Amino acid sequence: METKGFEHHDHHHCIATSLRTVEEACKAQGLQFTPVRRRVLEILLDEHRAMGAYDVLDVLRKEGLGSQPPVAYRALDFLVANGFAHRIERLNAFVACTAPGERHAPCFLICRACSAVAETPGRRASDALRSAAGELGFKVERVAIEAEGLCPACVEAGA
Amino acid sequence: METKGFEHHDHHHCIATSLRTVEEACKAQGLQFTPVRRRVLEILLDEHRAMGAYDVLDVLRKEGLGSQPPVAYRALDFLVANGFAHRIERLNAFVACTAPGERHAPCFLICRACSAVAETPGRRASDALRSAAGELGFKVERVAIEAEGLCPACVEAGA
DNA sequence: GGATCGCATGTTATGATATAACGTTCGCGG
DNA sequence: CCGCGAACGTTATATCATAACATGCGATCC
Ligand SMILES: [Zn+2]
Ligand SMILES: [Zn+2]
Ligand SMILES: [Zn+2]
Ligand SMILES: [Zn+2]
Repeated sequence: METKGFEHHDHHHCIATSLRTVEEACKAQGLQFTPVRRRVLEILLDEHRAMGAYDVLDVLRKEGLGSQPPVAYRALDFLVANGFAHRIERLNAFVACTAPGERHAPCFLICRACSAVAETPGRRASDALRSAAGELGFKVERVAIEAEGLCPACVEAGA
Repeated sequence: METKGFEHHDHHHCIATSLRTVEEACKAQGLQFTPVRRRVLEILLDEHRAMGAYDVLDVLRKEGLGSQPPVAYRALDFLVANGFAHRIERLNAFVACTAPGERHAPCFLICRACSAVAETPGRRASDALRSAAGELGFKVERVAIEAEGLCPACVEAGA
């Protein structure tokens, strides 16, 4: 897995690849990749930014794909539950996963200036946490690791 | 710093010590440890659990110390800003810090069965994260590390 | 002492996020 | 055809958070 979000990249390609990967994963696991679910993933993929459920809903509304909160939340829940998107607790928002399919402990770098979000491998941090928790007898099931700060571009721009 | 929350301990003593430490820290830094702020910290200290702002507010209301959300949020913001309490993003809730005064990168273990929350040193995980972020040119300012799972007691009880 | 200021607090109103609950649709296997 | 389960549509409501403005009160300056 590679970190994405801050550096430039062929974004059309990156979107297409993710969509295809998710499509295949759904087929393989017998999951229904319905139009709403697919469209919500596309909306998230469009930007490497976290979007609130209501931001997503606004887009769906314009396109006649749904107009009430549960529509957006259900699609987002599906994507998150299956590892195709992640929820950023700090922002009450969602991002498309940059490595759908791969088992990974994601870790997010959130720029407070431009709101960019990068997903980066959190293996080391997550392992450190698991071992600390294990010593206490705590059984870790899920880990959320989120850093807030300045992305490279904003560090440079800022000062 | 020591992990607190799961093991038994002399809780009256632990509350008294925290309060005294915070009192002194406020005096030293010229911060106003007002009655509402003090009471909110006491409410949080009473249980090693995360409480929502409205839970805290309910208590304040009963005691005539305030009845509107901003009262609770302002006191909580004060405590969090000065490191006397922490916000748990995952739960939209707050806990008293178990090591007020010490500079630390807290990391939380949240039991999904009994809602206990333990604060444990997150140095290793946080260092791992900072170094990974540094390689990408991201400047980390704050880190939230939160694990959800089963505490020792619930592991044993559960299965 | 009175003017002024900063800061905590009181209060009203509203915004933002999330879910419960129930009905409808539709494909699929019995 | 019937019954079932999964997705979706819709209404209503719960939960979390803040904007904005008014009030009180001690510290400081003159
Ligand atoms: Zn991309
Ligand atoms: Zn940025
Ligand atoms: Zn204690
Ligand atoms: Zn427990």
